Amino acid sequence: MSKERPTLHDVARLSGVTPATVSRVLNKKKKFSASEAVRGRILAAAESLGYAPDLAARSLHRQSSQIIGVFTSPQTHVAEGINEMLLEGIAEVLHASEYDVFFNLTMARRHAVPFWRFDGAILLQSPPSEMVDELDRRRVPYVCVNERVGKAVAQVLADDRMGMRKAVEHLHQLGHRRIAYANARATYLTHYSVAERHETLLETIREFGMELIQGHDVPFCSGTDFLRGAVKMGKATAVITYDHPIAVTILGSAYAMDLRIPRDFSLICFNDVFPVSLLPPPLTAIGVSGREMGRTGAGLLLNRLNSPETTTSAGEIRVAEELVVRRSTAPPGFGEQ
Amino acid sequence: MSKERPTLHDVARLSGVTPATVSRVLNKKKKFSASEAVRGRILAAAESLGYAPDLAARSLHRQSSQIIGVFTSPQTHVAEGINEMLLEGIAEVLHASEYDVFFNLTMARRHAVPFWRFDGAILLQSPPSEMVDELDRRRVPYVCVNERVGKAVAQVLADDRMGMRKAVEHLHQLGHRRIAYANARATYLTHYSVAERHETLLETIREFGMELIQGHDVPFCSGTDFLRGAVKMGKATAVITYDHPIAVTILGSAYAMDLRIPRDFSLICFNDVFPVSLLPPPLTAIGVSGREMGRTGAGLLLNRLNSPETTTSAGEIRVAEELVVRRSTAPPGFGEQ
DNA sequence: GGGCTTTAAGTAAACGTTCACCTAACTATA
DNA sequence: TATAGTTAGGTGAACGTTTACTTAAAGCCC
Repeated sequence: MSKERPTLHDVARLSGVTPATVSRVLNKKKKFSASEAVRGRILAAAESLGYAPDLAARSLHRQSSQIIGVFTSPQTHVAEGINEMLLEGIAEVLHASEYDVFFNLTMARRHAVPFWRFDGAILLQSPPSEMVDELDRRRVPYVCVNERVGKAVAQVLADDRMGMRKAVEHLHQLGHRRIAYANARATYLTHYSVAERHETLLETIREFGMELIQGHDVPFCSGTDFLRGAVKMGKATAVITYDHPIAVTILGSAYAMDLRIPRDFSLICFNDVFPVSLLPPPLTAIGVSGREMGRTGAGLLLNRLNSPETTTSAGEIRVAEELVVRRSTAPPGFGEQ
Repeated sequence: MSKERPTLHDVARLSGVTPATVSRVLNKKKKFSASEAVRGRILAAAESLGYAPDLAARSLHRQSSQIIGVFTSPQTHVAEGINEMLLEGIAEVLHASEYDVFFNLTMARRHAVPFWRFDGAILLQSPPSEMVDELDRRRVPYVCVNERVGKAVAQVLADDRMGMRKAVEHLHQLGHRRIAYANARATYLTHYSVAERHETLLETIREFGMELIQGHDVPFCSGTDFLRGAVKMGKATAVITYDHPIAVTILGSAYAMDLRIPRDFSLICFNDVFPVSLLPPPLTAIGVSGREMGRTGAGLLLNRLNSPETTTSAGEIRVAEELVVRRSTAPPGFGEQ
C-alpha cells in the first residue's frame, strides 16, 4: 500500500502486459483488439490500484490540455447580471465535448498573466487587456460572450437594440409620453450595451414622438437625486434603468420619497435576474437567456477547435432580448384616487 | 515564423546555449550563476520568440500541478449567498502563493468525475459526493469552507449560533416578544446552518422568555401564507428569515398584503448581500465576511500543502457573524398613528 | 606552477502517456 | 501448402521541462 499514485506501469506489471496495451485498453482504442482475458485482467488491475491517468502527462503528449479558460474582469462579480447563466451555458456545451472549463479568478495577480495552456478561451465582460493580448500572441482561439474585444473567433451579444425598442414600445402602448432613463453607473461605461441601449432609446423616443427627460446621458449616481429630477420635477411617468441594481436602488429611494410604483411612475429594468421578480412590486424587465448566449458561444468555439484551419470569423451573433411584463408598469396615474 | 509554440530548445538554439541553461536562467535559480552576456542573450531570445513554458511538461516533471480545485454543488448558484465572496478570498490567498484556482463547473457531467490532478481542493456548499470520495481516494488534501463533509484537513464555518443569538438579542432589546422564523426552503435542509440556526433560535427564545410563532420548523414555501400565519394570525411582531431570497420574497408579499415594515413587523435576514441593503426598507441583516472565510480556508490548505507529513486536522474554525442594523427593525408598532 | 576552489555551463535521465511501427501466431483462401 | 490477411500485443521514441551530476576554465594562494 504505497502512498504514490499508481501509473500505467503499475497497472501493466500487475496485469502482466506492457503499458502500451494498458493504455490502449483503458482508452478503448477502436483499432485495437485485446483478448477478453487480458482486457479483464487490465480492468481489474486498474480498478484495484485505483488507477487514474496523469493528465499532465497526457496533455504533454497530446499537445492539448482539453481545457478552456473563461475570463472576466477582476471587478465584475459573477453574481452580477447574467454572468452566472453564461457560465452554465458554456459549461454545459463544453463538458459535453470532453473539455474542462477553467473559470479563471485572476483578481489579485498583478503582472503574471497566468499562462496555462488553454486550448481555447471564452471572454466575458471586460477581461484584463493583458489577457486578451496574450491570447492573441499565443494564437489561442477565443470567442467573446456579452463582450466585444480583441480578435475573437466570434462574438455573442445580447440584442440590446431589440430590448430597448421593446421597452419603449411597451411604455408607449401603456400611454406614457414622458420617459426618464437611468443610465449605467460610471464604472460600466465601456461596455457595448451602454452605448447601444442609449442610442436606441434616443432613436425610439424620437420615432414614437415621446419626450425624454434630461439626465439620461449622465452616469447614474443617486436614486434620490434621480427621482427628484426625473419624476418630481421632470414629470416623467416612466423610468427605464440600465440594469437591475440601479432599479433596486431607485425602488428603495422611491419608497423613501413616498413615491409608489406604478402609481407615481412605471419602472422597467434591464436584466431579468434575482431579485427583480420578487420585489415589491415585481419589476417589468428586459431579459435575455444567458444560458443560450453561453451555449452559442461555446458552440462557436468548438467549431473552431474542430477545424483549426478556418480563419474567417463567424462574426457577431445576437441573442434576442425579451420583455417580461410584471406589475411595475401600468398606464400613467394607474390606481390614483 | 512558424505557427508552433516555441520551446526551451528554440530559445536555447537562438541564444547559443543548452536548454538546461535557459531553464535555469528563466527560473532565476538561486544556486546558478550565468554570465551577464549569456543571461542577456537568453532573455532577449525568449522575449523575441514569445516563449512561455509548457505547463503540462512542467507539471509532469514537478509532479505537481499548482492547481487547486474549488467544488460546489451543481445546483448551487455562485451568486447565492456568500459564495462569490468566498471565491474572492480563496483566490486572493492562493494566487499569492503561485497556485492557480480552478473553479469547477461540473454540472452537466454525469458519471465522469473530472480527474484532473489537483494539488489540493476547497469544497464549498454541497459538493457532489462522488467528488468527495474521489478526493479521499486519491488522498488529495482539501478543506471545507461553509460546509462540512468528508475527511477535510479543516473546516471553516460561519458562526451561526453567534449570528442567531445576536438577531434574537437585538429584537428582544427593541421590545419584541413574539417572533416568527421563516426557515430554509426544502432544497436547503441538509446544510449545517439550517440546524444550527434553528437550534439556537429555540434556545435563545427560551432564554429570553420570548414566544416563537408556529411554523418555524417547516420549510419556507409561500410568503403570503407565511405572513398570514405568522403576522396576521400569529401576531408576531418580528420575523427572522433563514436567508436573503426568503426575506425578499416576504418583503414583496408584505407589500402586496398591505403590511408595512417595520410598522407592522420587523424583519431580519441572514446574509448581508445584494440586494438587502438597497431594499425598501434596507434590511437589518446578519452577515459574515465571506472573504475572510475564504482566506482562512485557503490559508489552512496552504499550510497542509507546505507540510504534507501532518496528519492532524486543524479542526473547525468559526468566523464571527455580525449584526448590521438597518431600517427594517424597530420597536413593535413603530410609526403607527 | 601545482593544488584548490569557484564560476559557468553542458549532459543526460526522468516525469507518465501515447502511438507509429513491428512481430509472431493464427486463420482463411486458393 | 504456400500466401495473404488478421489478431494480439510488444518496442521504443517522443512530448517539454527540470535537475543531479559532470566538466572545463578561470581565479587564488603559497
